[in-house]
Amino acid sequence: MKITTSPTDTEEKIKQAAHKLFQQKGFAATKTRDIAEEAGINVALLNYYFRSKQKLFELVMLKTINDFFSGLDTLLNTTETSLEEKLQLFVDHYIDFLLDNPDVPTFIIMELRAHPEKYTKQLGVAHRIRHSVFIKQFQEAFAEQRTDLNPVHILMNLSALVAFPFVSAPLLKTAMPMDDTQFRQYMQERKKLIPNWILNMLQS
Amino acid sequence: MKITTSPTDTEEKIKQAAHKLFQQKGFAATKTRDIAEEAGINVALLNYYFRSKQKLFELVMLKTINDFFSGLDTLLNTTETSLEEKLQLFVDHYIDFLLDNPDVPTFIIMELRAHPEKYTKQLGVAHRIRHSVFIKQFQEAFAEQRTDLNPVHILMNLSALVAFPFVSAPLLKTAMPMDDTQFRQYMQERKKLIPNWILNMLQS
DNA sequence: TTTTAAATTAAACACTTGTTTAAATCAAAA
DNA sequence: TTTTGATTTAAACAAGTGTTTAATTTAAAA
Repeated sequence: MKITTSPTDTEEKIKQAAHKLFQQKGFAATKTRDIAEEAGINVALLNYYFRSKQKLFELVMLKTINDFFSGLDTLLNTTETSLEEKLQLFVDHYIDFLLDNPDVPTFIIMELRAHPEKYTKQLGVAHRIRHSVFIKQFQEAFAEQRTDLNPVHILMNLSALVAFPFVSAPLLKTAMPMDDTQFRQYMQERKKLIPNWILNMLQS
Repeated sequence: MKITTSPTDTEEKIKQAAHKLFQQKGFAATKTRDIAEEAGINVALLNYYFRSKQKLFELVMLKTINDFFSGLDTLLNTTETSLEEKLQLFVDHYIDFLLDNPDVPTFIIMELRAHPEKYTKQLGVAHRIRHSVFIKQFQEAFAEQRTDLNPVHILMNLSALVAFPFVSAPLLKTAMPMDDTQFRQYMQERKKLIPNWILNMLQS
């Protein structure tokens, strides 16, 4: 009799295979037999451990959203760092994360579009970020500059400048000939540039 | 005996239904029976007129890419307008287009990721844009400013600032409570802001 | 070693999905 | 009106797909 304590080896293998394939191809295009093959297991084990494709998918989705926002919460809520420092930390953190998980933005966008209301609870994290020290510091900076720019524009631009290269990577790599190393180099350049671009937006 | 001249009424209905559903949900998540129901026709007619789901999809994809790049070619290749004017025209054109076709960016991104090499030929348009008067004017502006910034950054930022709000709209609409009218208003504001943001990037 | 329950497997099941078929309907030409 | 071919339909088909079943294997406990 085997005691079920920590996740089995196979359970973990299935999770990882599902994670990889769901993020690459989305829910509809990923077949249970693909996951089984990727994990090197029998298809029945997927249902044995996770009951259904849907349940397994939701596990992957939740972990993805969690990974995506984890770290940010603390990073953006300390009074120890200035706005400029936070900006740099934010950009560094996200670009590093996305270089390791380049499919995440498109995955979240795809699946959130398919089921817009389903993950609102998990996105409560977004709410906490909106009311963070980071945002307060932004609003102070706005007040100093006497600009009446909607702060949502700045948040949008920050996300856009960081995430859009990853979203448009397949287009970028065919339109311009750019291999993986060049792309990483390109994103490293952006780490230095984006904070300045954003700060300039606050002043003009 | 009916002569097959211009596209039949039903043929057009199928095309439109396919266009709508493929753009909303992508190839894998769209079922032939969904298209038939949306078009109000029998499923068999889809194969009768278009041979296969795949063929119908490729028709939609080609039209989408074409619509996406049409107009741009001429807009960006005239020497009549200055860089600043082109920038404003580009932003206005794309934001208007995307307000009418908000699913297009995500659709292109999704399907290009699924088959990266398939539509390279159609994306030759991108090549023509890269060698346009617009880009030359950009490079001249760079030379004047003696900046050594990779021009790809500017093109990326321009696309990102225009397109990313549409890509992230489902997230935006759940994270912040924002209805359709507010979103349109928000994008109208960006029409004025984006050209300035981009011009500032050339100077700093 | 034997027992026992969990883990794994091959096969089947039920439903979906893209496509085809063969018959029925329709509308124009003879 | 009759004929003819295009259009449309209901039904079936074959393959794909998520899931279950029942039998087998495995490994720990007795």
